[in-house]
Order: sequence, then C-alpha cells, then structure tokens
Amino acid sequence: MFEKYVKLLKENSIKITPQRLEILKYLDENRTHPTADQIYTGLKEKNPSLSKTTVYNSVETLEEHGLIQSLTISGSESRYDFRNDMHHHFLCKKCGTIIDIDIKCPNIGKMLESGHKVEEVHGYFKGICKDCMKKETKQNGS
Amino acid sequence: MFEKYVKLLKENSIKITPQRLEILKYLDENRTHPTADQIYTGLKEKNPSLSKTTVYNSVETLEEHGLIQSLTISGSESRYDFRNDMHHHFLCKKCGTIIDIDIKCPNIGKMLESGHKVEEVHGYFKGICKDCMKKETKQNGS
DNA sequence: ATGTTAAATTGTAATGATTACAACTTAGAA
DNA sequence: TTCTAAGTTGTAATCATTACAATTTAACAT
Repeated sequence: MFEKYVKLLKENSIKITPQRLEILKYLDENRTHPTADQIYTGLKEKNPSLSKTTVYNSVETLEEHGLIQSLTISGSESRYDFRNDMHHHFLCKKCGTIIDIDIKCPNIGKMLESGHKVEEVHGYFKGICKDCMKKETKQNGS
Repeated sequence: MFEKYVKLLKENSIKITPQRLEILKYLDENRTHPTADQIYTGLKEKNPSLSKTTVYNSVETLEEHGLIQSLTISGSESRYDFRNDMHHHFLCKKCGTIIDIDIKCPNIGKMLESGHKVEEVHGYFKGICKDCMKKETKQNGS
C-alpha cells in the first residue's frame, strides 16, 4: 500500500510518518495540483487527527528534498505537484483547472551562461482551456 | 511630467486620475517589480491621501488593459512590472531581487496547436543570482 | 462655466492563506 | 526498552488581498 512512499522517503533520508505517507499518496493519486487545504480536506475524513499545519509542514519538507514541486501559478494559493520532472503548466481562467504541459524549457542553456545559478524552472501559461473553448463556441452557436 | 502616462491611459480608454498617473510613473521609474505595498509606501509621502485599496484597484485596472504585468513568482505576494512585452524573470532566493530575462518562449508554437487559448506566458527561474554567487565564492575563499 | 452621473478613491472591516508557537507525541537510534 | 531530536497538533497571530459603504471626482452634456 505505502511501500512506494516509504521507499521514496527512505531514499531521501526523510523520517517516515503516517502523515507524510498519506500526503505523498494523496498527491500521487490526485494529479490535480491540489492546494494545502484540498489535501487536508481530502485526508481529514480518514485521518481525523490530521492538522492543517502538518500538511503545510509536510509539503515544505517534501519540496525541500525535491520529492514534489510547488506552483505559484494561481497567485492566491500554492499548489502541489507529485511530479518533480521538468514540465510546464496551463491554468484555465474559466474553470480553474491546471493542466500539465509536457515541454522542456529550451532556454536553460542561455540561463546557464548568464552567471545565475538556476535551481528551479517554472513555465506558466494562462488562458482558456480546450474544453472551455468548445463550450464557448457551442453557446455562441458559431 | 505625466504626459507619457496620460497618453498611455487615453490610448486605452482608461479614465485619467492623479493616482493612476502616479502609480504608472512609479512603476516606470522603479523597474524592481515592486509589491502593492512598496508602491503604496513609495508614493504615500508625496501623496498622503493615497489609499492602499487604490493601489490594488489601479494595478488591477492597468493589468486588465494590458498596460502592466503582474508576477506571482515569489508566491507570497504579487509583483508588478511596467514592461508588458514578453520576457521572463529570475528570482534570487538569497537577496530577493527579481531580474528581467530577455528571452521569448519558443514553446508558444506548440501551445497554439494544443487547442488551449493562451493569453499569458510566464517564465520564472529561481536560484542564486550572479552577484550573490560572487559573494559566496569570496566568503568560501575558493 | 456648471451640473450631472457613473466611476474612482478612501478608510475600515472582513477574509483567506500561511506561519509562529508551545504542548504533546513519536520515529528511529543506542 | 529508553532516550531524544524531530514531528504533530491546535490555537493564535500575521500578512496580503478583497468587500463594502461613504465620499469625491473625471468627463461629458448643457
């Protein structure tokens, strides 16, 4: 059940706690880029003793060790992504969905030459997603 | 003094107010990607009646009309950029500076084919800036 | 110039995400 | 099994942002 996450934590010398395992599992199974509050609400029922502070602490630890990624695409709250490989994101301003965009940044070469030490790369696109576009054209009858 | 900004507002059919002119001028002259609070503090002394709500309202209006850009690179607060052309940003985790990176996103072509309607593109790099790197190597004596 | 009105500004209060903190609990090493 | 540093919890504080109602004003028509 949790072997996968136990392994991940062990490999990164992070102390194993039931809360961290639950949070990792939740993020792995919910690739919707949830907020801390959504993680908390999603786990609270089956883990009544869970505290929201623990969610914040845990995602911070997991991010520091590179196990997960945090996104600031929405502006108002952080979102968390189980994927830690480089990819970009698209935020639909209409339905709020955040979609993974599987492209790598071709500018990294230039950045490495700049003299700055680059540790994170975030590519955020914002607009109206494919599905909402379809709905719009249907409504307009055009 | 303010002709440039009067022109900008007129061209975009935005009602001209002293507050909006001051805020635009501040952003033009302070290309440090200031927060709403920094704009407010920077202008408050010479404009004692200025309200922080007005700063928030104004930057929102200016952004909606495409005159300025807002950045969510830091996560905890929005930052505002007088430049509205496409460019990327680098946030130094050590000194907090946000540096303009003059590269365009070569992925836009792919995005246009994706079916999503792209209205905004944000490229955020995070790490340690050139200056802080120099200081670090000096300290280490290496 | 003056009057009119919708829009903008202001100050304060509310909200919402996140952090600080102190008491309690627990994972993992000895 | 014991010990201790680290993790968890709940509550209270903080900080950015938004809501709102009263006042003021930009811009247009007269």
